[in-house]
Order: sequence, then structure tokens, then C-alpha cells
Amino acid sequence: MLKLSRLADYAIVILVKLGEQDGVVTSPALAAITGVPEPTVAKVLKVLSAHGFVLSQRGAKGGYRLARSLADMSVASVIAAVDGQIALTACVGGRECDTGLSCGLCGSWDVINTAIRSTLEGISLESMRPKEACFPVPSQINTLNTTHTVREGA
Amino acid sequence: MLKLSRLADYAIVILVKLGEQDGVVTSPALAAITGVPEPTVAKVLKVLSAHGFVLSQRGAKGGYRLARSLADMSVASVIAAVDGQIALTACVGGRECDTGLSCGLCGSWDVINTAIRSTLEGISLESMRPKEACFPVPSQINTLNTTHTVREGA
DNA sequence: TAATTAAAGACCTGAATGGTCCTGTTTCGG
DNA sequence: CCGAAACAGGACCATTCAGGTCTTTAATTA
Repeated sequence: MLKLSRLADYAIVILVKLGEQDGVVTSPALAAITGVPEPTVAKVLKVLSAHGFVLSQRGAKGGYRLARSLADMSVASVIAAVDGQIALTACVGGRECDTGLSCGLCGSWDVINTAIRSTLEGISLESMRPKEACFPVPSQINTLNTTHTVREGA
Repeated sequence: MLKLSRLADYAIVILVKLGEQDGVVTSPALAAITGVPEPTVAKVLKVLSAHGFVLSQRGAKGGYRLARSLADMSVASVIAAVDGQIALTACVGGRECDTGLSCGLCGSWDVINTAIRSTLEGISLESMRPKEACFPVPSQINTLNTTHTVREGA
């Protein structure tokens, strides 16, 4: 467990990919680049826009671009924006465990949460950029520039 | 997000509480102590037993006791036992992102996962034991020794 | 032998995430 | 001036999975 939500996963991928483009990029274009379904990309971008990670330009020839550099975005901030506060248990504030009166561990969780949070804050999106392709890239990848991503097998 | 599952939460609480008892303790007794529903306590204990965190004794006068000291149990190991491998995304091994061919971030996730894992491995259950009651304890807490935990308000 | 308790697994339920769609608003181009 | 393109902001549905319950079996003790 401790699995990251898929939306947060998408958000990080989208931001990194967006950072590699120049000019504004439309959500359909980002969908083609990332392989994520277009409505989902649009949804994620809306959230990211609301939290100031990307700047949006409406109307024809509109699209999105990064609001600041990838180096200035931490993994923690993106996750928090998409999924809410990073917390490893319901018993966050030291109050009101849902296990009733007898939990007795209340304060201890904050230690864990703080440790996790600072760990993720220390990782920037810039450091998520791969230096090389991590597995063999098929030739179909070139079709991205022309029309659409070919989603094979589905 | 990044919320810990409730089962893992329970497991940690149960282990800590079990460590404070002496002799074998039955699952109904632990349910009374922790306030967690008895079937759930039994379920968690079974998992913990299978992973060697507790020793079980069947039959009449049976029950559970710690297999080793709380200082020798890390938070990471308990979470991994209850919830499986600690991973922040589906794209763990560097292979086969579910976002298709164009993820391109594959290896980068492992950095995050390793960081999180080592953070949690550095925290022992011993350090989760509270030194004092963290919020005012009502007098009903005394009824624990006699019959059952009084779950108020529910 | 009978009572107690853990072991094991099947099964149901409910919440929440993931994903889609619709309508409105803004901007550019003809 | 009008229409197309693209974001904004919801509502909405569906699927998954975690959480929880129940039943049966096996072991131990009195």
C-alpha cells in the first residue's frame, strides 16, 4: 500500500512532459503525448491550473504552459494539490482517533507524516526527468507529431 | 492522499498495545483494549502471525504475544506485511507503465519509493509508544479492566 | 470428551477513486 | 459580426477495492 493515486501520477507525468514543450500546449495534444485519455488530462490540468502549477490561455489557440520551472515544483506539492494533504493515517492532528479513546498513539503519527512529507518535498520534478529512454522506444512514437497516439492493444 | 490503509493503522496500534501486556492475550481482549471491532482484530492478528510479528497459541487459554520486541519492528515492515510492498506508483520496477509507451519517467519513481521506504524503516514501533496520554482521558477508561470498552456516541 | 480459542477462507457491502460528459465562457480567425 | 476552438466548472456514473462479517475447521486444555 501507500500507493499513490493515479491522478497524482498523471499530474507528475503531465507536468514533466509539459515542461519539455515550448509554447502553449492543448490538452488533446498532451493526451497524445502522454497516452492518458483526453478527458482525464483535461481534468488534471484544471486542478493544476487552480493550484498555480500551470497557466492557462483560453479561446482559440489557447492551451497550457508551466507557471514556473520544474525545479521549483516538489513532488510533495503536486501530490498535495491533486490528492489533498499528505497523511499516513486518519489520526493526523493529534485529536480524535477513530479507534476511540484507547488508541493512545496520537502524537506519534505526526512524526511519520512529517518525515514522509519532508522526504517528498526534497524531490523536485526536475529530478524526475529521465536522462535517457528507459526502455526501447518503438518507431510508432514518431506518429505523435502527425495525428494521434496509437494506443495499441486496447 | 498517500493515506495509510486502516488495516495497517490497526496493526501498529495492536502491536504496540500487545507489547504493553504480559502473557498471552486473546483477540477479544485486544479488541476491548484497542476499541477495534473483534473480527477485524482477529483478521489483523492472523496476518501478523503469518508474517512472524506475533506468536499464536491455539486452544483454550490460547492467545497472542509478541514474537520479538517492539524495538525490533519497523513501521515499514508492519505496513509491508499488512498492505504489501510500499510503492508510490504502479510503475515500480521500471517496466510497463500503464500510461503506455510515452511515460518516460520509469526509473525516477524508484528514487521516491526508496526514500520513503528507508524513512519508514528508520522508525520502530518502540518509538511509537506514547510517553503520556495525549488528550484528557475520561474516567470510563477504567471500565476496560472489567467488561468492555464503552464506545460512546456510536 | 467437551469447551475454548486460533486458523483459514469465502463473501458481502460501501466508499472513493477514476473516468466521462455536458454546459458555459473566452478568445481568435474569417 | 459570427463561428470555431479551447479552457472552466460542474455533475454524474461505474468500477474497483478495502473493510468488515460469518462459517467451518483444527488444536489445546480441563
